[in-house]
Amino acid sequence: MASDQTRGAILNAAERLYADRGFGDVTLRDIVATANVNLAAVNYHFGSKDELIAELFVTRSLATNRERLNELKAAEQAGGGRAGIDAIFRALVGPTLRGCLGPSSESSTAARFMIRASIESVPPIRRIKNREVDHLRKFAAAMRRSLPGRAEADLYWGLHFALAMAHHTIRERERLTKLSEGKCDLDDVEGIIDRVVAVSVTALTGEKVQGRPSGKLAAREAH
Amino acid sequence: MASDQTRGAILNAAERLYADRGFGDVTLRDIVATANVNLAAVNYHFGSKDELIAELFVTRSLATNRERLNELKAAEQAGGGRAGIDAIFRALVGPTLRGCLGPSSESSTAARFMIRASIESVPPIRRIKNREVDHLRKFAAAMRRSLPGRAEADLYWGLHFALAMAHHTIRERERLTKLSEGKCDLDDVEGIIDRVVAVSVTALTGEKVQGRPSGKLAAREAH
DNA sequence: GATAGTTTCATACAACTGTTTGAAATGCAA
DNA sequence: TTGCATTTCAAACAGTTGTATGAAACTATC
Repeated sequence: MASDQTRGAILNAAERLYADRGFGDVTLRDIVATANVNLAAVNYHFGSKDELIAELFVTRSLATNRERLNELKAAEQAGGGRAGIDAIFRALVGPTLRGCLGPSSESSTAARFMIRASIESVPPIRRIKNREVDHLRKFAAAMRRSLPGRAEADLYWGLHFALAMAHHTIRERERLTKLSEGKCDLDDVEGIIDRVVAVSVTALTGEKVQGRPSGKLAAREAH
Repeated sequence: MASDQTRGAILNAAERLYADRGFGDVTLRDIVATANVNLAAVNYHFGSKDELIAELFVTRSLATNRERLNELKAAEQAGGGRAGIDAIFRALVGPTLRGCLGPSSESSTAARFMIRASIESVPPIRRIKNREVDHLRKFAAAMRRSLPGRAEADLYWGLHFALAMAHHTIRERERLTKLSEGKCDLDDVEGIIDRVVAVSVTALTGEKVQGRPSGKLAAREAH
């Protein structure tokens, strides 16, 4: 079908433009000009501008969620049904940080698009994010299994803070680089993941965590 | 001067409308209708819509920054020029959280406006935020004085994570309430501040912190 | 009370927005 | 080839937006 070609061209052009210039100043006319298709094609194939944005975001969002759940399941199977709290946090923040930070974030439009979606906040995306709670509940459940003694509220705060550090790092990447005058290496994604996981675990258990065996933090902590 | 009256009416109406409905769908015509002034008054008194938004944000932002620095100075004086790291974090996140969370956040339009400014991200506000780095440097300097042995990068990451937790809590307040089914009490501002400070300190020093003497966390930790 | 400066007002402007329309082109099955 | 459905296209639509204009109303000074 030739229709899929047009659909795809629109999706590609839209993702690239939104990634580059943000949602605020990209019009349908910009998109169709980049995609070399007719103006009416957007409404024909997607119904409306908002539905186009929603489809872009849902696609990328589902992919990340899948990765997260895969990592979580792998960790739980390795631990015989109960994953370590550090592995749970790692599954939660790893995929997002790997996707939006690091060298790929310059090249991949998908990554840059997700960063935009994280910084700006347009109605169609906000609506989708509000339904994302179910996904987080699975992580809350895993945390409950991992730390059965903990108060529920503590677990939710731990989950919340882990996401806070991950998302804020993505959002404020530039500012942190400027503030620290380059002393914080935003390209060392795995190091950042180690940091976020370590802080999250320490916040919850009060114990210092070793991080992954190969992690830079682990090496540093061990002197 | 009657001009100040008009100016003030515009500022009030704009702040309220932006707080209630967000920046996305509030037009100048909405503002002047609420303020009972003429459409041209906005451009006459402020130059443009963006400058109106900027003035609103700068006013509130400066107020918060003043509070933060006051708390920081008080803490440093009390410690003879060197504040405890917990007091530094408290000065950093306390004013923001107190301003945007808690009972006042329902009533005060100023608080609701700042929450909006934190969630949505319009160009005039983004421009101002980018210049806010100088203010954070003062906190970085205080941290250096408080923990002279620490690596610079660790301090910046600590600062960054503290802000992350504070801002994310403000931004995702609703979602956390829904996710935790009310188990996380978002109205207990001082308890939240204790939590953020405790996690921030632990992340940096690896030691559990007691929080304020009167803090709920402190009481809980002590059994 | 005339004058100069400030502030208000109704109105128009010019541009841009997402969406719709109905006809033309295309693809595909019989 | 005929017929039907899908897809493209140019054009227009209807509405909104922030801003500019020039006259009118006001205020305070001399």
